[in-house]
Amino acid sequence: MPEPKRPKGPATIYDVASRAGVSIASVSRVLNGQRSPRAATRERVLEAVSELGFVRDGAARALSNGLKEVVGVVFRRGDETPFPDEDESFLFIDVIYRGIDLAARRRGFDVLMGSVGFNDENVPSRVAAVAGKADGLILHDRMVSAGTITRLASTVPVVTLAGTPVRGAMNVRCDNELGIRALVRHLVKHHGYKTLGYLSGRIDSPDNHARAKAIDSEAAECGARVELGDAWQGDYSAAGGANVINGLFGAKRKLPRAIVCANDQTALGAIHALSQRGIRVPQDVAVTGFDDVPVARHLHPPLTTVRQPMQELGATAFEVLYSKISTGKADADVVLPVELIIRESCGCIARKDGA
Amino acid sequence: MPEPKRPKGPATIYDVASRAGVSIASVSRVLNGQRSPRAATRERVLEAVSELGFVRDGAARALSNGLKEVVGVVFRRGDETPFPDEDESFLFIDVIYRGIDLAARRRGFDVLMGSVGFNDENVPSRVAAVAGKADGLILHDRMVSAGTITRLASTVPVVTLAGTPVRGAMNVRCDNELGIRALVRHLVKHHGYKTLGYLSGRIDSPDNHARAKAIDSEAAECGARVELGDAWQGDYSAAGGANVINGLFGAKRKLPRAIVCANDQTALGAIHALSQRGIRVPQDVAVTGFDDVPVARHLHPPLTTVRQPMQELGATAFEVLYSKISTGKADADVVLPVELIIRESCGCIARKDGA
DNA sequence: CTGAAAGCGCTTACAG
DNA sequence: CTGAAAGCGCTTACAG
Repeated sequence: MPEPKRPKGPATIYDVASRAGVSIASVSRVLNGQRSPRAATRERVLEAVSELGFVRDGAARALSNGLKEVVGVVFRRGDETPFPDEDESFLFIDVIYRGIDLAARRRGFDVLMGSVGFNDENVPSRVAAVAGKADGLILHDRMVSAGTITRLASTVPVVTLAGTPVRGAMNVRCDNELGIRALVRHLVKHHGYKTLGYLSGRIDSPDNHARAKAIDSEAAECGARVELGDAWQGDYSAAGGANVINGLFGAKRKLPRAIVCANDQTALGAIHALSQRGIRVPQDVAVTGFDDVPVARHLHPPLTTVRQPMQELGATAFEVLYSKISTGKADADVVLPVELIIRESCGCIARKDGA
Repeated sequence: MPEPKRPKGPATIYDVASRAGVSIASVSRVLNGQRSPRAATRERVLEAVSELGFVRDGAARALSNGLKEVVGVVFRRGDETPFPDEDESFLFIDVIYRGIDLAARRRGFDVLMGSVGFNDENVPSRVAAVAGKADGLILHDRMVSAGTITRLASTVPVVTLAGTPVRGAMNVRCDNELGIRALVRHLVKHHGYKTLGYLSGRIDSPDNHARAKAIDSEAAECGARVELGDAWQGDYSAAGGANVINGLFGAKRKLPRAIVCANDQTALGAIHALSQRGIRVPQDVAVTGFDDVPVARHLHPPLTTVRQPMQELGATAFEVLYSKISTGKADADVVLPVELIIRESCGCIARKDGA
């Protein structure tokens, strides 16, 4: 057995130290590039590290120096994708992840995903578990109560996304109000539509609330009527959008001239349901979305919507968090601009160039 | 100042213990549901936990019990999206993430994303950093050398994805060979195409190698000729696919009747470049993809491709890893079935139902 | 059922 | 420049 005595688990810093004939302190310094150790020491340590395939344990490092270099992110996300085309819905989330990931990478942080299902119970404890493994937390919308967020925020810095600022936590969001106002102006002023419907998102969503409020207010200013309320209650999903349309038909309600949907997924479902009833979009009823997910331009008709800078949203959330973690200071509420994307579902005729 | 003496950082288990008037051991037991503590003890601890907003530190737990409940995942992913429609390319990765995430959630694990850019240097050290923060590692394709993988695998269990098994590590992949063979048979036997081209992926990719080999072999058996080689070298990106087509035109090479692309992105670029030259797809040249990304069915023409069960790939990777982590045993090479998806880019006429 | 104490693998003042 | 030692916040035998 030529094998030198084999330690049970993976190599530790002690193994490296003894192999290199130095103290663990020196190994640590070499690995951290601290206090320029002597070249000979350095070499021996590096050699031992490589021979042993040594990898520093992150938990031990984190416990010792109080920094995990991990940012936790918790989103809701469904387990399945029941509606045609909806397999792309989560793209929304994934683009945000991508933004967080890219920003985190620049700072040497990794991203810990702790998603929860829509029907998961015990969300607060899931969130707490993620918080315990991270230096900071990014939380989507209203995943847990404001009280829970405030309490969590006393343990780790917390950034909420696309929500409304909560005491103790920071917030990053898109400018729902300006986006909806521009959209409504386009529908009413440009197209002359006098009646609008707001097919809403989840009732507990601050984004949804902000959008509903903005449409109401802007429509009033433009002189259009807007319908909303229970019969118009969706849930951000395509199925939810289709349900509302079908319910409206069931109740024999007259449809407004244009339907402003809380997000693109909802619009997708609404358009689908309308088509099945023989209603033409946009000739009979115009439909608009919010988000500008990639599939939006591929719909029939191509969707007029409001583009949110999702990747930037994620990146900004990380930067705010990082600033808080490293300096203790950060903005409490950051608002990102949105952009009105006019395609054809509003009634416009797009030029067909290329794609 | 009615404020009871405020500890500096977040509350620790000691704070909870002293507030509840018990030992830290009891607090730990209550929190872990061990050895059924007395109801009174339990209550006092829980009350203190809630009053203090206590969250257990994950690093300390991990260090103490040797389990982080974190699975690390490292992918390559670009920083930008230069080609039209390519913003969806990363969907491929994100669906895998989703599969990993869902499977991990079931086991109480979280997912640590440690993506690296295509031009990042020091990938091995990034990977090692992630490995140090996780109980196991999922690595995409050939991110680091086989030697590095083997070395890493002596520290934490490693699963490679969509690759080729490496000594010491486990592997999960899709059945490239069967997929390509079915596709080639369809093109040659059903459509009667006699000449094929293989527009390849990254040259260092085992998936790419497997696909090239399969097309070569199946074409020979079916009696078709296949072109490949330097002039056909792509890189899995749409831009790469377009470049090859443009290069072929530049060299005044006669195009084969059908072009089998290494993946959907490549096909997207190829179709785009062909259209710009006035070549009709599929009337003049048929084009096929591999992956079946969501946008594939929205292309003009809708893309005939091979669907890989990406989400299942991710979920399986996690399960294999979990099995290794918890039982010490796991399959070394798992192969998942694929499915030929026939649309129109191969020359078939699809029925237009619904979408 | 409960507490005192060891130990997980690092980092970092503190001496030398 | 380097080493001995304390300490990060938990979990878990080990006694009682």
